[in-house]
Amino acid sequence: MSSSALPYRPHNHQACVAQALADARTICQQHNARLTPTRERVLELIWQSHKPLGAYDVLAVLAEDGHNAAPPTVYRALDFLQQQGLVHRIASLNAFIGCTHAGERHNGMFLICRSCGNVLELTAPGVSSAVTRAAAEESFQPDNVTIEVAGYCPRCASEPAHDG
Amino acid sequence: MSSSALPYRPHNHQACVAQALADARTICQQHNARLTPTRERVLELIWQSHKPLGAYDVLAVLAEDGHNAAPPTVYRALDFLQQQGLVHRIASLNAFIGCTHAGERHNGMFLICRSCGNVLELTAPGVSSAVTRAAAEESFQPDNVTIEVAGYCPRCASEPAHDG
DNA sequence: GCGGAATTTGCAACATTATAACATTAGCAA
DNA sequence: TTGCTAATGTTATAATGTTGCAAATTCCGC
Ligand SMILES: [Zn+2]
Ligand SMILES: [Zn+2]
Ligand SMILES: [Zn+2]
Ligand SMILES: [Zn+2]
Repeated sequence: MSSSALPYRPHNHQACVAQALADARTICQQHNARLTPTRERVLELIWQSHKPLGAYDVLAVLAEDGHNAAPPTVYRALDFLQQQGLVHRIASLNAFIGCTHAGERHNGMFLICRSCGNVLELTAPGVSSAVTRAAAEESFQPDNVTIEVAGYCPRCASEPAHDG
Repeated sequence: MSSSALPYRPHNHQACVAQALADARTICQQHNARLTPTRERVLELIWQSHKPLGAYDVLAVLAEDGHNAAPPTVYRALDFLQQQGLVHRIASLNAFIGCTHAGERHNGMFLICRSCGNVLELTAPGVSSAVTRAAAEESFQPDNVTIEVAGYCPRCASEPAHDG
């Protein structure tokens, strides 16, 4: 790959956010689901960067907004966004990140940089099929696959601690 | 695969435990690491079944033992056991399970049954290499790979809710 | 065995993440 | 309007994990 993926280089991140929100509106409309102001705001916050955000981080920003929110507000919004396929939960971090393949059927694989904290979501058909095959050998019926790879992104592998 | 893996059928589980403890003793000796009574007891508890056990579950049993333990006791023992490669943490469940490949260099892949809760650890070279390849395409240097597959085990796929 | 260093454990407090239960409000349609 | 459903507010609590320091144990050279 000659040009590195978005999280690994400077880019117009406002465009990422705008695109994500636009996609979300479309998708929710298609699903007859209501993208309420709280839900939309939470999605926007999750998209603040390519680093996953904890539920309580979201909560803190909502508080700054003047929104008098409690944990259930955030968790409910996040549950909704997950159901709509708009965000993913990163189990190894207890944190959430915007889905970069919203609307597409995909199995996310996440590359998590230990140094800068950025996360890249990949669609990896080769991995998915290998997992499916391995499960099938045990007669196991996969339902949901979690693949999270911790390591070092190209930027940090050469020189540590960027903000991306 | 004609005969199903251990967690999916009745077996002499005491033999699993005994083997795991024997392996642990050998491995710790090789590493010059001290398998103290607390650590050994925690390992034994983790091996009580092929279902992952939460740290506080372990704590509760220690309390029944009469061992006046606090959370750090358990977490320290678990950290130690993880470092020795004797247990794995299942991120999607916040729980721990005995490693069935202790001593071997391996990348665990976990098949987690949503119905009976049993977990099968596989070594899946095809999956590992596919993950490595996908990461390499993004110039990402993997360090630690988490692969957890939730779904239904062969027993539960046919008829639900065994105890295994 | 003895004494000092290093490892391990005990213990108390605390931090973080997530959920339960129930009241209230907003959206929508008959 | 009225009545239903989905969404949110509110309070409390559960579940999971960590920090910091003191005491005890173990190891190792003497
Ligand atoms: Zn995605
Ligand atoms: Zn990085
Ligand atoms: Zn293992
Ligand atoms: Zn099962």
